Amino acid sequence: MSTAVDIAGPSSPDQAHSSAKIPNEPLRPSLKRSSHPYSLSHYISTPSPAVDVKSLIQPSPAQHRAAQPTNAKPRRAPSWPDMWESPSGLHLAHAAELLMRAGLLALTPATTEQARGGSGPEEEEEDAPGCGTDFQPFLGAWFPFSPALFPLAGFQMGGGHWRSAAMGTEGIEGLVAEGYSPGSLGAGSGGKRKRKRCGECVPCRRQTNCEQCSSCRNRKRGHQICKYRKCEELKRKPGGPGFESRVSGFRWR
DNA sequence: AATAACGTCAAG
DNA sequence: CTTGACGTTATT
Repeated sequence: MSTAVDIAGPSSPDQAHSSAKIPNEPLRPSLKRSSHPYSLSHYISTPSPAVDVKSLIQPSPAQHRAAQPTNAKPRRAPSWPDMWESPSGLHLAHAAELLMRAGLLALTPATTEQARGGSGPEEEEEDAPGCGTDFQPFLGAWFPFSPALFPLAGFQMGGGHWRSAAMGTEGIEGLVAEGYSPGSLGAGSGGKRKRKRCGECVPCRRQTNCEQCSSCRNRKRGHQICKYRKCEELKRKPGGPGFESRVSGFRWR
């Protein structure tokens, strides 16, 4: 299943350092013959009917347990004292747990088949035509990762460095490996430092350039990463406005 | 040095 | 507001 392939977490050696340098794999042939009818905005605006969002917002007691204790917080960089707590009151670990649930749902064959309208049993979906290919599961039908759902879930990716327990204990180590030294965080002196991709959001986890978006097509002049790979965190203004305005001011570009 | 990509700004 | 171009920074 393609979703498993593309969002296989940092456990995959390939992706462990993918944020440092994401391999620019050659475009899959089927991508090139793309003729998909949907634009990027389609995937963004299309709500996800396959997942009961309410169940994500109101998780079972078991999930509460999983996310509860403060001492369950993974270690993190000392420079972010309050990022781990969502302003909405939803524990970030809890939120991460919800996301993992969503991911599991996405990986369920039955759910997938259903959401895709039973377009066929082929395992080909990874090579399904179109720019959306391996991303559609996230923004489209069967993965509730549409940006529109973040406000619904009270989820804030601000700080962006949410981590799931399923990602292992190397949370902060991962960040360090990704270059999150205090200096590169821009917290200290300059403040004009480049921010780095979080490496954990769905776009960051995407390994392939779509080669079809304007950023891909215009890479030489545009100097921009593929739109589908643009880190959720970097889409935000650094130290920008609060959650509400973040949500309403969401830019997908 | 080459390459990738973030930040910013101007044009549409 | 969105998009593209360019300067700049970071990494290899």
